[in-house]
Amino acid sequence: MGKKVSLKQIAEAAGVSSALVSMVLNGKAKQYGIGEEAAKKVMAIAEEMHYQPNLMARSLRSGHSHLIGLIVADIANPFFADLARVIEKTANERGYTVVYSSSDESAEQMERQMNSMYNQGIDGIIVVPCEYSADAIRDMAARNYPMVLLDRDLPGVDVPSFMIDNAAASSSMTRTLLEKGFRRISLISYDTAMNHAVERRRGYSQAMRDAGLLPDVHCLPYKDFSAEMRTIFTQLFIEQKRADALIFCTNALTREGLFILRELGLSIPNDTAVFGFDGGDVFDMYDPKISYLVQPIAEMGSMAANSLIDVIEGNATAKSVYMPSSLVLTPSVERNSK
Amino acid sequence: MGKKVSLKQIAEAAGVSSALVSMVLNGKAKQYGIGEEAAKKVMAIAEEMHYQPNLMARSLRSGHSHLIGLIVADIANPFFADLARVIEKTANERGYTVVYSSSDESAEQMERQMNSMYNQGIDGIIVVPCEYSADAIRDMAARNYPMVLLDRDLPGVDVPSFMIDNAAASSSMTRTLLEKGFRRISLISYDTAMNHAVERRRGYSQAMRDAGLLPDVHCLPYKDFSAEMRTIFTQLFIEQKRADALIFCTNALTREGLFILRELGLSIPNDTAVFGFDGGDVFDMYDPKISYLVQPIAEMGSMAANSLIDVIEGNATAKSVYMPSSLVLTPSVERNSK
DNA sequence: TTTTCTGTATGAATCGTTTAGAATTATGGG
DNA sequence: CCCATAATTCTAAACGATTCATACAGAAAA
Repeated sequence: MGKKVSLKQIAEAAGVSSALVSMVLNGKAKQYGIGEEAAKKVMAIAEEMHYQPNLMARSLRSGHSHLIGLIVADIANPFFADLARVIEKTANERGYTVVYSSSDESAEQMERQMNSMYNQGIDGIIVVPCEYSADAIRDMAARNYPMVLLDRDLPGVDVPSFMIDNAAASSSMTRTLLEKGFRRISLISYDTAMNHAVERRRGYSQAMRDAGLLPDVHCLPYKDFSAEMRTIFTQLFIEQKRADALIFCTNALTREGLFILRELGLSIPNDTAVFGFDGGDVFDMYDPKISYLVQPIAEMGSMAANSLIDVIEGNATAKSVYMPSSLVLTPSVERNSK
Repeated sequence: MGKKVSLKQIAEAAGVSSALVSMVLNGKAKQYGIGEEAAKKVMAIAEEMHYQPNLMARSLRSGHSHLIGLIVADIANPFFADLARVIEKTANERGYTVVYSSSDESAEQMERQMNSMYNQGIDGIIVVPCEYSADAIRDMAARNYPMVLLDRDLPGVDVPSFMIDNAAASSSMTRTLLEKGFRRISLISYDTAMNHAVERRRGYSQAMRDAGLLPDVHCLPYKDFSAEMRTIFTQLFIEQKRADALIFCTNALTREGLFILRELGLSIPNDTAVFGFDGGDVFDMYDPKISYLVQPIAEMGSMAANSLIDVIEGNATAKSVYMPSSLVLTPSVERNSK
């Protein structure tokens, strides 16, 4: 790779010191009282030689890189991809560049990635924490590394997070189904102790009990949950007619659920209503359109990015915020749509 | 942010020079003939002080960062998200970290991003070029910046690219439809001079002409093509019954097309067959499932990453490769599925 | 004793910037 | 003509890691 033009080369070409060149090119000519003439000359030569600063050297010296990191579970999940786009936009507006990475829900991988970002000189990170990652997060926080959490929180870990109130959200979804006349509502969740999942289960269970009904929660493994889901649906709808509505706790679960329901020849909403967390093309396109809870992706992303940058720049100390969520209702939760 | 532990601090703590510490921690103790005792002590202290190298300083000195950049059109598009995941995996296996960015199909933005990566000290980049970006790409290539193109190429620009043979692909899609008995096949494309789009149109037109039929190509704008597509479909299927099959040139077009066909009350494949470029959840979930052309994402991504890294490490000089594509056929292209 | 070698360890330069403080030059007043 | 003051510009020391050339023991050979 061809060598880049350095300050020193410009300095030589202009017959001045590299310090002066640095000052001029950083727009600090006034501040340092540099002569018009010299400044003009330096700028002309820099232009002509196509000078571009070496950001690594600059960061090394200045102590900040204007880079922020984003670690999500899976960048190929549309929910996170959309978040990433928003964060990138917000960060760019404030002069920062975003570097992202997918943790694949692995705490180990996440720890490596956080460390790598830290060592890379990235100014701070936005993290969607995964299971068992509390220790790693705490360690990073203990080093005073600027950090905010997104979409999920870690109870007992003192790092600000930006997310919806998951219990309230699932409770509201449940009540909506109840109001529409569904009584045998089952919740499909993951077998995880992550707080956002726990809260979603809790909100649902609470709402069911408040209505005098028994909660029915099913927890599936993270990977390869397809077979198990098929078994569950067979029980719920075919063998025992035990349910008339389903709430799915993530878009991946909803997606797989729809495939399996179709496979089993079950129709929505006649055999079962369907309500999911987070939207997606698939759900808008499905016939009938699927109802889902919408998280305020734009607000969550920009608030997380802005808060992180505020912390990095020492303007403020970030505080956790619960963002408002909303429901998109479709025929998939209408009782007598027949 | 708390200061990190530096080599010098370890050197002081161990009562040796920082040179020695560097050598030991890089596993070059043998090579430089360092005493067992000193090496042990340094390693112990480094461990104890939780030393982590400052990668920026290392890169500045060594001239390479072990970072590669990836610029795609839109990371929220599942096709690119999947590519990104594969590239990340391949790069990690070879000790590199990937930094990505979305160009939004804007040449200007892309140029800024390429420059930023170049200045960041990123060792090389994988780019999905967009319209009007040829000059910017040529400039970067002229600087000898390691670079490969992905998914699309730029005729007249001498940078290796990894992509399918788009003309052959669309020609094969067209022939498949012809064999199944469709005669009035229309192609829905973008209004762009990008080579991959041109090739897709060409392959289709060629196949039509070979069958003695007139090609019918419709080019839509990149953004907000919805209204125009509705108008076209109304003409094609309602006012004039002029078509019995559609080939969509990208997954975004297919997706929107499905929405509009449904809105217009047209059924697949009775009113029109549907064949798209690139898959997605939506298409597998649609009823009927939608046929599409599959690009070898895993091979394309890993080959691009590996080639780029080979160039960076001076092992080889990359050469363009046409990857094989395949078709997923479903009832959406079956004539008498009624 | 002097010379040569071996095994270890170090100093100093380097990558490209930034910036505090010193140095130079110019200006003008006395 | 000297000196204070201001107006410019420069020197040099960082930032943290790498690596070549060199230093300095002490042991072995002469």
